[in-house]
Amino acid sequence: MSEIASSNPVPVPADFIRDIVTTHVAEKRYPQIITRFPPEPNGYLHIGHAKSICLNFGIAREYQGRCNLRMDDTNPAKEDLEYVESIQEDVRWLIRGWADHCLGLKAQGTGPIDEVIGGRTDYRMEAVMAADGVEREPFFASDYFEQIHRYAVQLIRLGKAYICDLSPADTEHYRGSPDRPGTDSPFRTRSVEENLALFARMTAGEFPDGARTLRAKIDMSSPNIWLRDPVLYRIRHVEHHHTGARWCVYPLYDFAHCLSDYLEGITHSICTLEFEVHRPLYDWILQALTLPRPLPHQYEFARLNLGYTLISKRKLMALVKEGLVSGWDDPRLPTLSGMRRRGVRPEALREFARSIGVTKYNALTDVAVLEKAIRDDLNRYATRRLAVLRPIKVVLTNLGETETVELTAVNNPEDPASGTRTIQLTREVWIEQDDFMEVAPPKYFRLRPGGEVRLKYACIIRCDDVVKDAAGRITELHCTAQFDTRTGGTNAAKKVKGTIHWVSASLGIPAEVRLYDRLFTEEEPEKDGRDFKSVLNPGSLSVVFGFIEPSLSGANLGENFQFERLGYFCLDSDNSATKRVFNRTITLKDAWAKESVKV
RNA sequence: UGGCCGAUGGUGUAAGGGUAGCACAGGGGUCUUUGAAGCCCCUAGUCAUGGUUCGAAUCCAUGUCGGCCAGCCA
Repeated sequence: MSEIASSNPVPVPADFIRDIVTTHVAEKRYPQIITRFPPEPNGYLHIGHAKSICLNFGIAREYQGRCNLRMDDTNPAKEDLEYVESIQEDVRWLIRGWADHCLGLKAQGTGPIDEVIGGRTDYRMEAVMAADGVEREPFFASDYFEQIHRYAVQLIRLGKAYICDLSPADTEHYRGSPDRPGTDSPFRTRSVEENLALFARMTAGEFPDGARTLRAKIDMSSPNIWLRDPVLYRIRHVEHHHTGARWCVYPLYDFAHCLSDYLEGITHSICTLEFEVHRPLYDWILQALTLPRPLPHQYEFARLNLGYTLISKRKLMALVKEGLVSGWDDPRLPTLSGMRRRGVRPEALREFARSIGVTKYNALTDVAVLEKAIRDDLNRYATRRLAVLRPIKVVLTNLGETETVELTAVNNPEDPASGTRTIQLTREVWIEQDDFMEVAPPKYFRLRPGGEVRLKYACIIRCDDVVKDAAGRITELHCTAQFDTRTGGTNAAKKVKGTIHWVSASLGIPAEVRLYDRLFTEEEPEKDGRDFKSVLNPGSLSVVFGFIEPSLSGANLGENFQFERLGYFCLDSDNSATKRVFNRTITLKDAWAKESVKV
């Protein structure tokens, strides 16, 4: 099956970042291209992260480089082990069969090693690839706390950082505003010795949370706020999920990130646009330390915005915490775990990422692009099966109660190698309620009183009688089967306008099927500052009980099916031996739905 | 009213001085034992105004519009 996917030549993407990397490769600027994907373990990964993962791992694989998976875990108050685990699972899932060989991890439990360069002790974090056969784990920024702390001491010695006693509120006041310069902290001129002593006491836990900070000494009047003596270290008497109680001072993102990149030998540190204004600080820190090895550089691209979708860990967290969805892996969520549960394959997500490109323009991507990628992937890959979601009974009056007709059905017309299976036609079958209309419009190709339609893989039937109950509701349709129109039959070539799917009423298996629609009724849920909770789609989940063909009793978690004429489906994790539960990944395109609304 | 970044069909994205191309969406047709898929065709665009140039989407200037930045979050 994977041969199908790989037999289609995948165009190598080009974008402004890859252009830069291509130039650097041509210049032989680096021995190897090393990128990184550095999520903070404070939530689950979503489709926005998928764009970043595809970019970073994509570059790594295109240039025979490596992409380090790193937990950017410098804020213990918000982070959790649950997230570091889900992140690993999601990343591995997304790059599976594509960039596994580029996944940079480190040997279990290791940290940076000392390295003396030019008489000066520096530090380096080594990656270990899968081929090396050792137990591995992701990188953790928190594994570098010791080294980062030493770099902070160096900065103090250089007179480029100081301990500030300003309260958080005062720090804010002194910072000024975008159009008004800040004011120097009264603690800015402390001696190196005093700063060193104070930093040591901070680190030793002598001061309460928020009492003091370590700040870079840059320029309080800089038009760039992030150069106005940014805070580098803060006091937090909190246990860390990875380092335990070892520290009570934690570096901030700006200080930890550039140094983590440096320690790992990252060549291209790719992040989203909102960090653009941080880049001068990123460069300042690395340059201030006059580090002996090549410095990483930061490049920024626009984060993903998707129609009818909320992409923000914080807001997804709100949906989860408030019980508006069933969990981080609710199939309606754009989380990787949610989409995986829904039946989206990593191939589709990768194709989506490729097709939207990488730019610095803050775009709103049409959700149809995602849907197209999912359908294209599943069309090629998914096994075809028959299922009826909203059943109505058809009695084939010319077939005996115990008679069955054996038929051959194609498993996937897009993939001849997938072969065929045998299905049984019986006297009573289920068809879709939508596939019969008592009073049908002219362009309706399906079953109507006196009309003919083909039962997929079987034969043409004619509707002779519509049977109703006392209340006038249709209970069943009496039809005659034209067996000579079967495949290979004497009248097989007979044409009718419509072909519909069906499931044997006596052999079919009942199943619960969960149908998903977009979570929001508005393309931009938060447009004009509106609360996204006010535009939740009440119909985003509907549950139906239908019948599936017998072979589906052998379905496994992780397999994708096309229920013919309906859409793509997969087993849900709620499935059990006694209760079949399927998710609809996405519908098939429905030309009739468009046609039928035309007057 | 500070700084940084951006602007190409409805939506995205190419073209980086030389014919504005591709995808999605939309429309039409064809095929069809999935009203799917496939195949064919169509619709539709360089934010504005100046300037440089034989020639500008591309370079320059100004303007307009949009995004980001004032966490001891990332």
